[in-house]
Amino acid sequence: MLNSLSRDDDVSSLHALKPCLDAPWTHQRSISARTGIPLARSGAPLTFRLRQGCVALFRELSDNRRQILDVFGPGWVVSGECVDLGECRAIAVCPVRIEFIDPFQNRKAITDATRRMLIRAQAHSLLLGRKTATERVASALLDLADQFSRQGHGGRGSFLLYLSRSELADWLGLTHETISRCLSRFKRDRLIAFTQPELITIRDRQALQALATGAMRAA
Amino acid sequence: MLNSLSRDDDVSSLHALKPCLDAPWTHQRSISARTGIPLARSGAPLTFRLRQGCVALFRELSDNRRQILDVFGPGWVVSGECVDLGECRAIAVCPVRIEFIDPFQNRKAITDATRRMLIRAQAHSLLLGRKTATERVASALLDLADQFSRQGHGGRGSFLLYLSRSELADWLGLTHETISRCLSRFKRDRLIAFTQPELITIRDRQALQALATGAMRAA
DNA sequence: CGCATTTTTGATTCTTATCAAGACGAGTGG
DNA sequence: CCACTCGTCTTGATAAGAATCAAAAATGCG
Repeated sequence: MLNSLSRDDDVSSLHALKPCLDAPWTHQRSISARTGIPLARSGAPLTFRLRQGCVALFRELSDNRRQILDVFGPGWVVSGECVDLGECRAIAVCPVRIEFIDPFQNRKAITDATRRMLIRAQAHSLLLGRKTATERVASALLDLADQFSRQGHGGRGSFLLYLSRSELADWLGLTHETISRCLSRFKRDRLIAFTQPELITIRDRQALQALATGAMRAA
Repeated sequence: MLNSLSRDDDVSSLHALKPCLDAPWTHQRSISARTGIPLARSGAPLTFRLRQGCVALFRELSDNRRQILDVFGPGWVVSGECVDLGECRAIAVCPVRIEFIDPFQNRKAITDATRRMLIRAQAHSLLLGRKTATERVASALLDLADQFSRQGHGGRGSFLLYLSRSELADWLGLTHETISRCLSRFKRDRLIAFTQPELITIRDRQALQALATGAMRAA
């Protein structure tokens, strides 16, 4: 399970070029869309900071059922220390820039990220266990808008939905058809707008928020 | 941010009796079944170690939908630091003994518990998002058996299912009727046995494991 | 013992998955 | 430039799985 032959990671080659410097970690890597990102090397967990783009963590079942555990935008620290390395993988959802960091010099960043990931995972459990399809999609849109709209894609309230319908489905525990139907309904009801499928504009954040929290139910 | 006026917690009263000792944290509390356990006091997160019994963390939606996020047995460290204090609550599932601990003297225990909770939450997301009812119940039985069977309830392979059918349902994203039907089928198929509803015996761990991992599907 | 709650089981409904087919867009090669 | 292909997205028809509704049976408690 050791190194060598791993052409999918240029850390080692760069390290070889600059042997034993005290900052072998601070360099960036570009990774193309739909490519895996290593969470460990030789069994040791790796940690990276996401500089640009969008990364998804996921697990799979023996057949082709897949669950995306979380979706990260720029700034997140993602570590193999806080996943089940045997079961969990990371993938670039679009072209990304990441920077592997030294886990020993970044303890606090890692524990902070772990805590935030746990709180997000708990909110997501509520979504997966108890929300309807409509509520799930509304929640996801708000989450992604928060993470990705400040990067100025297409103007105020709009954001690039890096995830495909299928990836959204794997995140929300639904099918891509259900995702598509929900988005179409939101568009018809003027809660959102889109002409291209992956550039979404939030038109009624309040209504989406009400849906997302389950407030639109009889109770 | 300390003590006073909180009558729902006898830490303060004991603290008052033994003022300013250097170990105000190391005493145990008993909490009766179906009672809430505070995760914060005056806005500051609390941390406790579970000595005996079973504790559940949960979140709720505006109507009466509830999602149990995780279920803990003896030994777990549960901290308000790693939940959304505004949304998340803890409850004793049976009579429990807990010990509030000093977060500053137990950093490592808390970060370790946080990491373990995150990994469990990720596995649970896979369960909630992608597993069938049967697979979910099989997974839960194995999880609970691991946490609670070593305490010698009823002999080898048996364990006390502290959770009611409804609580199991709220953990697994199902209804109590579905839980009951799954358990009945498992009993009929000799995967488990029970005469009282809450004392379960695992009769075919292998088969349950195969179900739990989704291996029994066509693929 | 009687009462309240939980559990079990059955009948029916509903939401979402599955299956199917067309629309659309991006890229390719003639 | 256009025909062609491939993948994603959309929409519709149908099916399946779990929820809901309902009512016993079992259990626990005062």
